[in-house]
Amino acid sequence: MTTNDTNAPEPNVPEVVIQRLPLYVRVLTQHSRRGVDVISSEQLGKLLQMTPAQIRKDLSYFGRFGRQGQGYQVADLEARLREILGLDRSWNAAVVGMGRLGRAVVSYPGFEPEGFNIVAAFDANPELIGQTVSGLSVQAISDLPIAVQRQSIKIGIVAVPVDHAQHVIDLLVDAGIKSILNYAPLSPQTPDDVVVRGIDPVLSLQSMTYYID
Amino acid sequence: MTTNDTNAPEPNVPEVVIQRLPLYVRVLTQHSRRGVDVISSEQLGKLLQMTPAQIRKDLSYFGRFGRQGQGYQVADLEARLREILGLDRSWNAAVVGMGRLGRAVVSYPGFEPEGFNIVAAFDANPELIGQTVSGLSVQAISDLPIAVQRQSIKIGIVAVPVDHAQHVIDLLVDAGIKSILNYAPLSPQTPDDVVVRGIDPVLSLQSMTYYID
DNA sequence: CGTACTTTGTGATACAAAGCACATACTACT
DNA sequence: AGTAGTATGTGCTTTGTATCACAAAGTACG
Repeated sequence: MTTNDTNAPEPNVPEVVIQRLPLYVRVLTQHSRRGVDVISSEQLGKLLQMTPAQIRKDLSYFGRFGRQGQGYQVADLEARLREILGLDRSWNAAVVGMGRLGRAVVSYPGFEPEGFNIVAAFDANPELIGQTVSGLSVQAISDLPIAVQRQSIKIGIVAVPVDHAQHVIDLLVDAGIKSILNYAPLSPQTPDDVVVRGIDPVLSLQSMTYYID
Repeated sequence: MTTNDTNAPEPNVPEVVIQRLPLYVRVLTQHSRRGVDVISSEQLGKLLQMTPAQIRKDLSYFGRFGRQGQGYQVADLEARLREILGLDRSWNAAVVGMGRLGRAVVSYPGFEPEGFNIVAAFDANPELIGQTVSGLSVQAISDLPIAVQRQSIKIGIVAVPVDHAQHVIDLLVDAGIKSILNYAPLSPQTPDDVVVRGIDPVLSLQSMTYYID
């Protein structure tokens, strides 16, 4: 890397690296809260169980954030990484599916402090439409495209039963959503320009049992 | 691979491969339910958005499951993979933390059908101890080691606030647990023989925002 | 201000995973 | 029984990722 111009969107950063940045943000935030103001790649490595070299390599994709002989300014590095990830602003999200899971999602208190605001809730069940859940009025799925437009919703959260999930995902994609958090236990079919991240505790458990005994 | 003896625990299988097996199990189960009885690596590849070669390579770590010119017997392959992963039996798990999240976890209906039984619930709050949540009597954390022993609990699920999580994980490890599903937003410190999988929707969202716009 | 010490940033290297491509094996149909 | 067609299993190649190791850049302190 030569000159690090203003907000040049660094090209060709491996996806794995992007997925690790939030991990760095998380520890940095914790440590800045505890009053730590300098941290080395070695300390970070211990905290995250990875090699210091990997952390430095990852960061080097985006610029030079540390001071040689010293380490990284915790608050500064955190801010830079948040900026890179687009976490220096807030994002609107819509949840589809207001069953048990969807309700848990909209009432989960961990999203809002991180800048993720759930601003709309949808369900297919006519009986739910109009009801208020955690301050949100449940809407018909047919209202999705307008809501996405009007409230500039960029993230879709899928919390419907597995047999409706692909259809709901299609609707989200049709509505222009390019980032989907999927709680339904399937690997959905989506165009390449749509990013889907799945949350499935069962999958995690199923890969752990291989190692037991 | 030469001879595939009885239940030889195949050595040196990359972790990524193990993590993909549950994905295969999931589609196979879906398709066997729908009455499909043969499937090719190409079809599987399309469904999971990966190359057929990768699927065949992954499977080849464990043996030869297909028929050339034909494909894979869906039910058979599913059974073999479940066996490899240790999903041909059921597993007992304990949840620690009976707040909002812990309650959602114990009442989540997706675990039991897959053979994961939550058989004990713990909390630090004395007021909760003795209460019944989803048919489980909440116990003091000091009872953890005995419960792990008596009920042969192999999996610990952490659903406590982030500032108690490391301590709870230490207790689980001390009690002999080697597989932990962690809902708390931190990267815990654990010995190498303990497998931890984290569930953190915020991390997933934070890596998606990089790609938006 | 120079020397000893620390830790970054990064080319070079080593390692790991993914993909290609084809021999092999099986089916079906004539 | 032979031929056309299909899809596996795998050695080899390519691509991608992690680690090493060291020059460069900073600090501290006599």
